[in-house]
Amino acid sequence: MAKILIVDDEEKIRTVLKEYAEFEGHECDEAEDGMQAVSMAKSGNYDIIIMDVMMPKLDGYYAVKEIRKFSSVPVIMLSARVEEYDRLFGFEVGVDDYVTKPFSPKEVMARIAAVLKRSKPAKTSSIVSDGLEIDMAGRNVYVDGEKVNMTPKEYELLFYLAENKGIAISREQLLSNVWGYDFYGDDRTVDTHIKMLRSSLGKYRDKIVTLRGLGYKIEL
Amino acid sequence: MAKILIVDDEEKIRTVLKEYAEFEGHECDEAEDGMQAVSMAKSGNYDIIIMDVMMPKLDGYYAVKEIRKFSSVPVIMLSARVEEYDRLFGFEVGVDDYVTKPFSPKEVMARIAAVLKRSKPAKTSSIVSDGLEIDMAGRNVYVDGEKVNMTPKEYELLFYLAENKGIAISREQLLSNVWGYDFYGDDRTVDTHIKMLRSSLGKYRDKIVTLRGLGYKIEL
DNA sequence: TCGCTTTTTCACGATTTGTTCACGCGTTAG
DNA sequence: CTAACGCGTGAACAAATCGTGAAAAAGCGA
Repeated sequence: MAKILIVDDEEKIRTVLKEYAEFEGHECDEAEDGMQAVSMAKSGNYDIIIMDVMMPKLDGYYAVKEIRKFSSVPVIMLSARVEEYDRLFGFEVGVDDYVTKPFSPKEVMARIAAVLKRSKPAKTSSIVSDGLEIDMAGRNVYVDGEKVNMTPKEYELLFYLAENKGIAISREQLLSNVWGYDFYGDDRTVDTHIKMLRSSLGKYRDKIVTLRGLGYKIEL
Repeated sequence: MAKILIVDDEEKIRTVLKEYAEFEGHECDEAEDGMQAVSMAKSGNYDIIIMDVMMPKLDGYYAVKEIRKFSSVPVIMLSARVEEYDRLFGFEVGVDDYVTKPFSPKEVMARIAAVLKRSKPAKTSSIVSDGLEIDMAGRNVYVDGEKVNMTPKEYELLFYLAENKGIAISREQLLSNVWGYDFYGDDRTVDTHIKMLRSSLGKYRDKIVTLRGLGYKIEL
């Protein structure tokens, strides 16, 4: 399923996580400090890294900073204290998620699944059409070179349409793929978000085409 | 309509669900525990599986995990307790929907309908003949390179004929496949839409051939 | 908790689309 | 030859869809 690097100085924790992850069908490597983690991240092509914050030699925080210099691999942090939260996110290290100790292995597995699910569509990098630039990897959208700020749903909606550019997408498909298979909501919800998305796209609002009786598509 | 596998250790529940589902036009098989379900899912080509969580031998949760190893068939879970919710969804087992007991059979049927509708695959192909181009994925039709705008019914009608190009289609078939099995309307309705479609196709209007006493076909 | 942002719901109206139906014309069967 | 039938058509009427704004609900950080 995915190749995972588990970084923690406590062997017990590494082992538990590894067992669970392998049961889920993932392939796992282990590292016991930040230095090891950085060098392994360089060579091994990991889909995700799970890292403890407090470790000897190089702590998780600086390890991620190092790793970020050459890779954008998703990282999930393990932290003993809630206070770490601020440090991690306040410094914008680029962590995808974090779990506080003590944690249940199940919880960590759920985070892994979630992160993998999220990072899957991010593989298609960037699309440019006229003055409209959609940078999925960096989660940026530019209209005539100027960055546009959008809400999360707007990004997701736009990215999904962009991944399927030129293809007719029904509201059902949108709800199921952008909102999630367990979303049971109003069809108008899609319309409303399309409205906002169009408004964000300004002069390129017509790139999003309404297919009456069906749904929408984006023409790029 | 669809082939359904119903899995529950209580015969009473199986019977009720089966009756309702068959009334809806579905074909049903039954299994009374997780082991049976897994092996039946392997051989039988089910469109959807409805499964209880609590069962002897192999519970619904692990049964789905097993089934997921070889199939992505949609699964709807039945559960006695709301607390199961977290377990199912938090762990990302790959369940499509979830109903808590006690449930009304109608509710389950509604979920089935919703899941089936979602998993319906999108049309993909594209057909070109002379100067007539039919792009089903993008919902486009071009006459000599120029895009033609049509109404939803026109697209659907044309696409259905195109998928069956060269084959005679009766009005009954058209009504039941383009309009829906539950449409009880006038035969002239088809004629009217054929008229509009021909008008949209301009010089290629004769690609749609009337088969007197039978119906229509498209020649591409 | 409060206040702000984002998401979702919902009802309304403008507009597009779908359906019915009667009539005319050509074809076919008797 | 002619009556019945099948089809095309236009126009009236009925229904559905979409965009929108406003308000409720949910989420989220301080």
